[in-house]
Amino acid sequence: MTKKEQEIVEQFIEQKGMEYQAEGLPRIAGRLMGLLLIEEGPFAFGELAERLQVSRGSISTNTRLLENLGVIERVSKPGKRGDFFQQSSEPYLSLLAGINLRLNRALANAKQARDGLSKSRKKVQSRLARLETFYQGFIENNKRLIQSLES
Amino acid sequence: MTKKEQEIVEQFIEQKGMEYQAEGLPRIAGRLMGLLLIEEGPFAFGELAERLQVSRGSISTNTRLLENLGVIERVSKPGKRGDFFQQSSEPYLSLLAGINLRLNRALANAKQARDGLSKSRKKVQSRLARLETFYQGFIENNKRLIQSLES
DNA sequence: TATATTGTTTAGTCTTGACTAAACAATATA
DNA sequence: TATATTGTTTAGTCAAGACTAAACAATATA
Repeated sequence: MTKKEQEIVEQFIEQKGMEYQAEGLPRIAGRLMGLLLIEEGPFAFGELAERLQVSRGSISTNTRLLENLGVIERVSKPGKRGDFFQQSSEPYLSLLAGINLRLNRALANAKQARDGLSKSRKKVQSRLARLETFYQGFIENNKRLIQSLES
Repeated sequence: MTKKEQEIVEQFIEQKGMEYQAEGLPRIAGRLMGLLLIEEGPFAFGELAERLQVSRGSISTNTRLLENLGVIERVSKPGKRGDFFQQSSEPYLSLLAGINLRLNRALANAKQARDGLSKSRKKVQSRLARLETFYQGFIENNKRLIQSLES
């Protein structure tokens, strides 16, 4: 790997770290995703810690987090003792499913509120209805994207 | 407003607070959005502080934040001195525009990385290409949603 | 069995940023 | 002009959680 390529890889990893942080996730989780994206895997547990210069505890916590999100998976290698990690086969499907889960919760909250409030509050009723329309549209779009990624 | 309705309103406001917090935004910002959604506005600056039981400093900071996001707007009332706030007319368009801004940045990062890395890294090249496809699909969906909300 | 390796958990530190109270600046009103 | 009102800014507190080091448990290997 050329020096220039190394720089690009490092930069990408850090960018992913910042992207994740902006989404309210740990920076290390983003770095992990970046690394698993941009370099040939799978990576051994210890490799990850050394490569990203973070503690093994952080690797343990954040690999678990990403596993739960469904975007990475823990695999084994014949003859090897430790765990290895790689991007899951369909990380974006899991991501979209997670987003839709949260959207559906928010949608349910809006519905519940609209339901419980007097129909005579025209302004509020219509605002809540518009909020629901927004959520529904977003959810539908995600479903469509899921379908197109599946094919 | 009945007691039951009051409860629903309070619950909705708190739910919005938690939703915003999950997105990495201040809880108070979410509470503000919830309040402006579910009760007739516009609200005076001081009213907001009292109603949500938070300091005026927090109102100042978070109304500015939400104004910058384009989801609320500051308005005046004839004969009144202070500022008033209400949901902007098209909060979801602003929201979607903001999301697409971030997605486009992430997309650009992925492209830049793929560009700079050797074409011979087949695995990595294709992973980055898939990432780009995902971002592009998401962005297109949002644009479509924007259009449908505009009409 | 003893030792090494590996991942998780725990205890504690440190940073970030949400939040408040109070000072402040600007403007309105008396 | 003096006083009151209003929103912003500043200084400081506090809490959440990201992160680490080390203890630990489990398993493999010698």
